[in-house]
Amino acid sequence: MGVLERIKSRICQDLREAAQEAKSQGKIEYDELPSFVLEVPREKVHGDFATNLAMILAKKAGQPPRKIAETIVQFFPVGKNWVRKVEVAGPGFINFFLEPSWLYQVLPEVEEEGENYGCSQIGKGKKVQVEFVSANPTGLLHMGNARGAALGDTLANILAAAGYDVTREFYVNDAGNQIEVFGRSLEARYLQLLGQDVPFPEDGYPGEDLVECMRNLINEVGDKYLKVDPQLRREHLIRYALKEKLQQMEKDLADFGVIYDVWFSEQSLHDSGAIEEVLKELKEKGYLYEKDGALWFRASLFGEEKDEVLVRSNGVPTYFAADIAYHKNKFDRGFDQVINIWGADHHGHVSRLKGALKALGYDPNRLQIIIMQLVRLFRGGELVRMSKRSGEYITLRDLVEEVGRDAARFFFVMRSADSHLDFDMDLAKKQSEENPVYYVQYAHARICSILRQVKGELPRAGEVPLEALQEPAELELIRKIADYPGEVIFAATHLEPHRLAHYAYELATLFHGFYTTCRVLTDDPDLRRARLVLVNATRITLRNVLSLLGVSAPERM
RNA sequence: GUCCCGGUAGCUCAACAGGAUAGAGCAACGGACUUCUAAUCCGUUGGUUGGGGGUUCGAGUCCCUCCCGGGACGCCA
Repeated sequence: MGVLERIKSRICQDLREAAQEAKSQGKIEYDELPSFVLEVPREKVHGDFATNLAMILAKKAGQPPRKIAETIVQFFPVGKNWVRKVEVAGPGFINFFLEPSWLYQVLPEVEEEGENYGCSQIGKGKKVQVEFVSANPTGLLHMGNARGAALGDTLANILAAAGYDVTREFYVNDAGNQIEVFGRSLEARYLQLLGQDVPFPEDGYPGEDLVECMRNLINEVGDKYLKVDPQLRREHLIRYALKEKLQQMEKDLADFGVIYDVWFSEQSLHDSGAIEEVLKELKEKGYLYEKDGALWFRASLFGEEKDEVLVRSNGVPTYFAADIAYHKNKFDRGFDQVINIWGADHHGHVSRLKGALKALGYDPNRLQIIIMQLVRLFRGGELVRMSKRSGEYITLRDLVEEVGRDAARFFFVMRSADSHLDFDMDLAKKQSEENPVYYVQYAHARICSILRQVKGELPRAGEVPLEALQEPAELELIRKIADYPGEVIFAATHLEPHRLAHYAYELATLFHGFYTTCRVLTDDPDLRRARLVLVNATRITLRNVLSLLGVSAPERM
């Protein structure tokens, strides 16, 4: 936890005590102190922190907000915790002004913590699982998957930095109807490649990647499966293709900077009896019934519009049934919190899955689902329609090759998950000069360039008179660096990775401004040393935030 | 038809669970390189936060209603 966070929590505590004291002296009345915010005001003239406490209390206390604020201020200890001045302003805000010198303790802290600067323990080691992408292995990874990958991986990084014990997981949909279709598609390609005139299934997966896959198989084993029983043949083809496609996905994701801890097979839930087990449990609790030969879950008991089929009349469990078993399995594995990143086309499943977990006796709040809006791809100013049906779309691999991993990841993470994302390929490619990711990286490269020139001369923060830093550009930069640990905590608790992309940009902006007005390698020895400490702290912070975003921090550009 | 997510500057997006004068980037226009990297900086232009009601000290944010865009409503996943 950073300096700023510590000061902030102490001021909060003093505020609570001041209010309590005012209450016990009969100056204001309330039962429970309501929750209030101590925030950094947008306007600098409003101080370093401001609280709405008095305005929140106004209703209960039956006094005008400003009057309450005045009262609380009387009991607030000025002179402690760097608080220099407290004032009442506007409709009843209490503004806090800090001794400017508080800033100087930030730099030694950054230097000391190094790559851990920004990390905290608010997660208290709680086990969290982030499940993301989980794309069907029947095709290639598309732009939506890429967005999910960038978001999920960054979120996992952020949670780990905030002190959670994070597991990244990919749920492999290797069971169900689609696998049947997959098998028939593969079979048709296989036979076609061997010269047979067989039709391609109407509902099959037409992608060229399946042809490629079967070509590889033929190179290995030839027409070995030509005369095999079709059922058995499809099983072989599926096994081969699944393995190849998963390896490809794993590699493509790794090239995008995403490494999973667990690849979890849906089929394993069928094989292990986990689905049967969960069905049995729901049945015992009386939440299942039979109708039209199928087995239904009483989702309507849990706020759903209608009930849901768990086992089809042909005896095969639905995807939903597997998903219930899967999430039970997650909790059984000891995760305190489970986070799923789903595309908007799955939002309808959220409440019914939570309902099923409730039926099983789990607290549904332990499952958080981030619904990510879909990505629209533009090329040449035209919307590119993407679908597996047409077999024509931009893959994650194409994306990394065309625009690069850094730019792609930064772009995806810049936007909040619930906003639609227009991705202009042409812009992303040719934009190398205006691209925000280069702007941030350039700040880092500039710092490294300075440090290269003073090789060995980089002083320790503790040995330098940091008070030499007095320029507004210097103080604002330090202030921004001080914000970093709080930003990580905020992004982690709100599950909002995009905030860190914005933070990175703002930090780079302040650095570039500083660079323009303040020369680091100046003749004044004290100032020079102090500025070296400052740019080094900036470098560390930039590198740390970029690392959370999965973006490289180049030393030269 | 029901439900979910959006609608903020010409464009792409922010706005820290209701806070003080709604902010950035791009685009447009005008400036700054014999000086640590100009992939940079400075300045100007740009808004009835989709419309209309309501809640309160205070609304882009919450409630109601309508309009527009996207998505979901299957014994598919």
